[in-house]
Amino acid sequence: MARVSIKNIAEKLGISSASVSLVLNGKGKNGRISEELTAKILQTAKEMNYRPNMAARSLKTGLSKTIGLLVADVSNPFFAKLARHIENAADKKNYQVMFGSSDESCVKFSKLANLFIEKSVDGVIVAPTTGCDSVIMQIEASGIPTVMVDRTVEDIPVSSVVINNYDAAYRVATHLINEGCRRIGFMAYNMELSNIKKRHEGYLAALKEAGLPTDDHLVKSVCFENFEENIQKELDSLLSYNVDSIVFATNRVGLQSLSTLQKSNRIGNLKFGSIDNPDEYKISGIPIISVEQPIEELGNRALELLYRRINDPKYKVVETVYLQGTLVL
Amino acid sequence: MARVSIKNIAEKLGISSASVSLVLNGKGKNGRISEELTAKILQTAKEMNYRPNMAARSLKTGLSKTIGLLVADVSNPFFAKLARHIENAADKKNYQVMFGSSDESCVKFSKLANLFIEKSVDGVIVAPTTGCDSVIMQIEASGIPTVMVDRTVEDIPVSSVVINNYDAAYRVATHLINEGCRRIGFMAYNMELSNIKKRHEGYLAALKEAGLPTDDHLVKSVCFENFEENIQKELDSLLSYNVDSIVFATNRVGLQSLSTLQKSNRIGNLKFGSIDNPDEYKISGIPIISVEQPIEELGNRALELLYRRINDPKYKVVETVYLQGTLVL
DNA sequence: ATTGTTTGCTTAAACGATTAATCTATATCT
DNA sequence: AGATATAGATTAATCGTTTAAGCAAACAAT
Repeated sequence: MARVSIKNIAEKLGISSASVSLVLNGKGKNGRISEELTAKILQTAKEMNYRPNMAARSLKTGLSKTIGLLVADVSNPFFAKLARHIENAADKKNYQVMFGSSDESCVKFSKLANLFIEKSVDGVIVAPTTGCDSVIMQIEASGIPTVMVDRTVEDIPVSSVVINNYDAAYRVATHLINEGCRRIGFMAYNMELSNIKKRHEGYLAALKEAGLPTDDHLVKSVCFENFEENIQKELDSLLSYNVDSIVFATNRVGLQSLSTLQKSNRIGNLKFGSIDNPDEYKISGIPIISVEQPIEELGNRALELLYRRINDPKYKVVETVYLQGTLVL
Repeated sequence: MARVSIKNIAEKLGISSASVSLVLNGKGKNGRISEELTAKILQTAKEMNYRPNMAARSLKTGLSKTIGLLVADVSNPFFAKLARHIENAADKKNYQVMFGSSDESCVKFSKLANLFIEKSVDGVIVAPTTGCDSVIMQIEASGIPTVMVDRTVEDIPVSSVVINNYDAAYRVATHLINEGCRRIGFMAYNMELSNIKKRHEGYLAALKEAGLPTDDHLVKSVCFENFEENIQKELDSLLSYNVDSIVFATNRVGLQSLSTLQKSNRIGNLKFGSIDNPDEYKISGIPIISVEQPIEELGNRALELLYRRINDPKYKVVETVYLQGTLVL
């Protein structure tokens, strides 16, 4: 059952392995291999069920045809979809994807990044975690192009693809205001993440523009650990401050909050807004004003930027691509 | 920025690369390297920021410390969670995971399988698609241990980890019957998949045991393409046959059906049952009798079986592990 | 003194593929 | 005929690690 190598083919045909390699790589023309031999090699390779050994090729060429995807949690519906779209886009360019979940931990992020480096991925797409700037720079420093997605880190020279988070939150909050809401809560987690920060700013801007007072008590940042309990606590607090509506900064916060509220039957007349619009919302029956993220485009554009850099090492343009979300419901 | 190799370390220290390799692999004791040299090598490696080149190691040892995960669609919440749990379990054993989505297409399945082989993954976990038996055998034939998860193919000698699908469907249907349902619809997709087949059988058994007639018109198999439209069509048909309840064979069928019914306001007094209990259900407000799958255990057990085979090539036991789902609500 | 055993390190081949450089035979040109 | 070009292949080095086998010095046993 041992795998067939180029050498095996060469031996069987009584020729040199160089010829086999050239033909199998379609370089027969430059390498000037006759048509007869080309045909013979091709056929024998098929007969013997030859499959290239990527490890060997990768060692020699430095290319693995693999990219790394480093997100907070692949099981989160947003990242799961993102992963899928990136998979599709990568597949079209003949790349496969390896993934890792950081759980928003910088230590884990760094560990996974290092593994990607060791495995010589040709590029990585990351959703940066707080404090991982230096890790991203390390990846770049070892010669691996990197693109950030969903979130960005402003002070490092690395491209990213994100939605216009400020605008998204602004629109959601404004919409709630137009529907008569006056005390709008904001629930996020980890205010240090660029996307969340922007969403917070957008929310504040909407209030300000409408002449509504901002109140720090209405802005909650839920700790990542003991998520369920903490959501409960922050919701209790928000309700005690008499909010008439809540904007959720992410799907995870939104889903957990809604589920908690529903269990204790406290949905009442509350109105909701959310950034990101997971399928769960559609089925919940609860009307939620949300901004749907163009996840497919996020993935496609990220891969595009990455591909460009991988295949043109001289290309060093750093850009931040902003995509527009769509207001739903 | 070029990566540091073992050779670089050896040169810097004026020693042979063999010593460096031995020490870096913790084989200094057997290889009999002195403590002083060991310390010096370790320190220099750290100083020079050495990172092993997996391609080279993989070429030499035949091990890539990577496993392949081949499911129908990573963005499906069930598979997304499964992927995450497998990632966690793999990480504990120092493996990384590469994934691929077959979209239930045997051709794609085969393509991805071949890529996994070329990349020399140490093992693969697959959710088999109809007709992929031979592909799985090919993977095994190229020396890569394989484990099936979620679904099984009975006539090939490959281990699998699945839930007791028959029992799950039986319990859900029986529960509906106990609640007074008499005309229970069954919606599935692709009746050829082992898990769906079993679920169908369990559903039929429950009806039979309760003395209810079975009616082929109440059993629908939704085509994978144009999913949304087909769901609509089959639902129309089911309702025209006056079902008082529906059992969904998978989360995908369930979610799409519920969303369609809700849009057209036809939930009414219908009762629902489902295999698999995605988060969406919890938030939907619609009561659904579902069987929650022990996804984490599915992942853990699958990885366990795989790990055993990877690390003990002589171990050839083929087993099918059945896990029990839990009835919810 | 001779032989045997450890200890500590090195040599060198191998894994499978790629590719620049080289070689040989034939064809083309003057 | 002699020089040159071209087509069609091969040689051999290389990528970074691993590891069986080898070697030399130090020590121990007879």
